[in-house]
Amino acid sequence: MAGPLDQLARQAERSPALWATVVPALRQMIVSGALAPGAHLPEGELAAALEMSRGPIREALIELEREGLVVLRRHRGAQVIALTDEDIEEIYTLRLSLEQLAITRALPRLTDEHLATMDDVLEQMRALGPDYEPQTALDLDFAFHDVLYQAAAHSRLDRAWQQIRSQVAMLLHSRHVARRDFHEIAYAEHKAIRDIITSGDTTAATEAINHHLTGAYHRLITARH
Amino acid sequence: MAGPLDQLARQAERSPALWATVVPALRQMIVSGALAPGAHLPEGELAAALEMSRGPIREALIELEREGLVVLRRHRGAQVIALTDEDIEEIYTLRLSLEQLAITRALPRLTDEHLATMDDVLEQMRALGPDYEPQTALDLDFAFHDVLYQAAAHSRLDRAWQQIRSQVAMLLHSRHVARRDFHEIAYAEHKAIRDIITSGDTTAATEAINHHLTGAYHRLITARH
DNA sequence: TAAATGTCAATGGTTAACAATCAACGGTTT
DNA sequence: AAACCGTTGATTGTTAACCATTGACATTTA
Repeated sequence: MAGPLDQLARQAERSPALWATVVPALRQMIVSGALAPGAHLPEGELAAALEMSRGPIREALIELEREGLVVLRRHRGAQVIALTDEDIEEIYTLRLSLEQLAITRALPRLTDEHLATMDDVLEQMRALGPDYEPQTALDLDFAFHDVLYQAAAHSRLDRAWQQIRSQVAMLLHSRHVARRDFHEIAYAEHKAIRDIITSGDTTAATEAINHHLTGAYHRLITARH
Repeated sequence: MAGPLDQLARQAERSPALWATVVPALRQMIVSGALAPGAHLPEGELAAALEMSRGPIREALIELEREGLVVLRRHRGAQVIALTDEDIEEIYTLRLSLEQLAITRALPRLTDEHLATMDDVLEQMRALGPDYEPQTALDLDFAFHDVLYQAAAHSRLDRAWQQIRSQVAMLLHSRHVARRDFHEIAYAEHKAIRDIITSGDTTAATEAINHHLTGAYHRLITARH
């Protein structure tokens, strides 16, 4: 099925716009800490470094601002955000709200394919040892939660999630650099949610998400102090 | 307090960027139906009409896309969205989720100033006759609900709300063109919420919001068929 | 006649140059 | 010494021209 012609057909466009290639690159540098909180990102410097004009850089920065990873100040240049405890509280209270809507909508819509994906991710979580890469932790964590948003089939909810997802990535990355415990807790935490999904109990599911994200929030805050 | 010097100090910038002046103008034309759903908005045409280059037009369209009022297609030009029943269902389920978070957070944070604003808006709703302008209906409706988001003091929640707020405006505008009943129901609906706010009962408040937005959703759907 | 291929007008994407903004800093004045 | 003012470097915002994409339509081929 996935022959070379299929791949060509799936390619939405011949070559992506330059800004669309810049966004993931900058996002990853910010999330991973390669571009540190507070780092200054003048358009001209980025343009020179990435060997393109300022136009596509400018559009990429607008997108990163939308994702909450940079702040733009008129005539002052972009700056990587530094997330405070208050920011974390905002991110997690909004995340809880969105994820409760996601799981409520996902429960009657999850397909065998969705569940298979979740189980596969759970398997990878279980197999993780203590020397995991921080990036792996957030990749697996998102792979699990993203399924709920996909199954919810709600484009505006997904967009709202995408708007804080990069900030969550940034938080999880730095947390797992500071303290590696994903291998100890990730499987059990997410398996519990998976089991409740099987039960189809909406109330239990929203409570499980509440418990899970509240725990995650507290681990984030604790890791910073 | 609000002398001319205060106003100068509050002015964030000498003159706003061109894209920042274009956004409200286009938004209003879309919301009011002056630019109809499906209308085609090539950058070049807008630039000529507004007497500026394509750069600021482009940035304005990116912002309107973020607000869900236009879709951008590569090399095909922007197009005003046409909202389906499915879109309305998405908008209102997400709105309910956001507004429940807003009112939960607002309850312990509402100041006398917030409450005075709400009461003033309620007074204007009560005074409305059957020949109200559709724009007035959505202005008052938003003036009321926006207070909750302000009192919630949650920048990411506010941003998520701003992302669907323009679409709600579009829906409310066309609904009140089609059927003028705001003067009959707006005061009672919102007064009920206001009274529960006074009580400080969070459970009652989220239930009231649920009831209010579910009713609003059904009136929207009914007005279309 | 249907499928494949080529053309093209409409449109966005990118570029480099120029204009406008703004906060920091140094000099001047009180 | 503190306040005020002008300058300036760093940076974004805007412009017009040029390059690339794309889907509809016309033409060619089997």
